[in-house]
Amino acid sequence: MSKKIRIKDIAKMAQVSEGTVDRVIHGRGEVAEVAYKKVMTILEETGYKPNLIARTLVSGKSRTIAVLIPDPGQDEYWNFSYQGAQQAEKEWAQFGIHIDFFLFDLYDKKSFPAKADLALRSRPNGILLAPIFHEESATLLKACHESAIPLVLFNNKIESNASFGFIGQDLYQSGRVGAELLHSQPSPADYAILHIYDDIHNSAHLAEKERGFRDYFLELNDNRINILSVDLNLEHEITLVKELNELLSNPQLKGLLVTTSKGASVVSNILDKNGKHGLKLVAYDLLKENIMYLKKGTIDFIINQNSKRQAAVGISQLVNHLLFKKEIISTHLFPLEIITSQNLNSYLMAENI
Amino acid sequence: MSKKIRIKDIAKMAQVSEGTVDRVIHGRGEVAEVAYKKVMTILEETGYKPNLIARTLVSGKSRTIAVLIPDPGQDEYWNFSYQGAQQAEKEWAQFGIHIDFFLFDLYDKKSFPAKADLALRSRPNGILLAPIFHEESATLLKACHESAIPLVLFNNKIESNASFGFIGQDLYQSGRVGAELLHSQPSPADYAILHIYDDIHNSAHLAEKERGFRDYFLELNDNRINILSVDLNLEHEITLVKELNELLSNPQLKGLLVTTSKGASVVSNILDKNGKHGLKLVAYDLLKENIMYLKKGTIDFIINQNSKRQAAVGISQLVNHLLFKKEIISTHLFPLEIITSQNLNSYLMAENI
DNA sequence: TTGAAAGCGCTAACAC
DNA sequence: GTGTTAGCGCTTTCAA
Repeated sequence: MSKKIRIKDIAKMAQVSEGTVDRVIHGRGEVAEVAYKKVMTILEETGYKPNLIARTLVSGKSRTIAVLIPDPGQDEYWNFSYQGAQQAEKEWAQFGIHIDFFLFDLYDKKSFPAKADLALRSRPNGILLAPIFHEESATLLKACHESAIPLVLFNNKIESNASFGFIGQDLYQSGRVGAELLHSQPSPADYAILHIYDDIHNSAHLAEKERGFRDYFLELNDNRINILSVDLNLEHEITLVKELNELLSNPQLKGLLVTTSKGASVVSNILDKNGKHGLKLVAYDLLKENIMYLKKGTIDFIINQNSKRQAAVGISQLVNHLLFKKEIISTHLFPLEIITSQNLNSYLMAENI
Repeated sequence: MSKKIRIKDIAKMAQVSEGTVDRVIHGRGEVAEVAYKKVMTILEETGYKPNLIARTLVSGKSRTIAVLIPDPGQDEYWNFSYQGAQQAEKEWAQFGIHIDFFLFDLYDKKSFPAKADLALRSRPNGILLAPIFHEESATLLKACHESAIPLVLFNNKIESNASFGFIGQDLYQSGRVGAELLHSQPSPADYAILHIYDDIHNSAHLAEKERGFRDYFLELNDNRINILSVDLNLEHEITLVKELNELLSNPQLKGLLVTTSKGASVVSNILDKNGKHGLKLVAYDLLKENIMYLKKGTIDFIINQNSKRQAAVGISQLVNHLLFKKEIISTHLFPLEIITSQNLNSYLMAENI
């Protein structure tokens, strides 16, 4: 077995110095035509692969990644992302990776540009962004593109001609999964999709889920199945409860998909008091309350978006790019994890490894 | 911000040489009490973290991991493990990691010791083992223990006082998940657990699943629920089909868990011809046929053991141990993934990243 | 246009 | 016991 060939070996074979080989490899000119060709040929013949460890060591400055996400203190869901990024930082600290967090206000679009600006000014080697504010994020994307700062988005995608990596889930398909999980009862039946939000910026996000949800049932071609869609605002508690009670008192209602992670607990709370009567409930994400209601049986299934791992994978992608020159995968779709009371623990345990 | 402290810095602070610091860090003795304490204190005070890049570079010999699994050509399931290991090898190749495969005959216990011996003789730096032959594997465990070769088992666990890492799933809980997924219909109802094997060595494996399956229903405390358990041998096709037809003709049968990955297609085939009549079917693993029947709707849920990732994670653990001195996690339980026709694709895509 | 040489941070062999 | 030093493979500077 031939062992790994080094620059030194190439140099010897081409009868030039290591310096010349290096210049050829990096195409930074200053090399005579003949020498260039000779080295090039040998490089290809031998299939030379640089030792990335050595390469990284020599250019061993520490690299910084800026993470732009909502304040984790404001929201349990975003706290997962925060944890994921922190976990990744720990993992990569040994490789000289450092993370700077730029936390913006989830409920205040205007807080974003300032933070984005700060992040840019810190001249990071890479950026991980949760682009929940579309227009505001677009500006940042452009800036990254111009400064050639590698960028990874996660959780939601936004349209842009700038290049970046994306990590998230197929929301349309996610809606279909929700529909499928509910569709256990014989028709006639009503199925509802419920958007309970406390902000409005992710309406596109929710619309995608709804599209999947509707399509699934449409394709069944069963006109005794009826789809309801309800939008409610978490902050208007009185109308919220009233409308929910009305919805839930429909005896035909056999299944309910709550598209926002926070919304499910409100519904569960009511069902818990008034009884479920065979209604199936599907929620999103492993928030504490959702877990509680899943264990209790009020929630039947949870679709897990795993924002913790999304963030961690985002960091890993950036690091692998910065350190090891690996390409950033343009779209990395996460599996649509289905959580039940019986496999819940296996997920909770696996998350902490 | 203080930049990273190096061994050199520590040495200066402790007024000793770099060599001494290194000796302290690696606890390989030959250091005076006073010097040891002094260095130790500074190490802790400064929170020194070695530069793994440099460490990896210097000990840059290639390391070999021996992978002992059944011949991937014999079995689709084991082919996943093979792929997982290969994928991991690619990922770690840059770090000088090499994998040697030692493939044994899945249907011939006696093929194992010879392969195990070969593996040992190759003096690998670590071993990844699928210990499907219990007694035969025990011998290998002992040998590894004596030669201090790091060892990771995956897929099944075996009892031994040798130390090793284990990667797999909680089979008991897996049986419970299967039960839960079937338990959608009102009682009275029969639920069956079906073991269709073509070899006998993993009976303990299957018994665990059955225990979970039974416990789930027992805890419901519903005496109108009846549990059936059937063992069948894939090779006796005539009795197999006869017994299956008998089982499936039971009108009370509402759910069926097939515990072996290969078994489900036989059942699906029959159901496909004769009709399902509301029977729910849960299978294991993303074999081609299982995927087909899942898409068709014959199989309702698949519990995924993800042996591809199990193998990949096993390799990663060994590499992290060899290269970065990370401890091998003694038990790494994988999530019990639930696959349906709607989230199937998201899993298939995620696997190939 | 090229070669020689000095490191990056860490390890291990060797000399004192 | 302890210090010194020669690398690991690659990059980059500097002199030729």
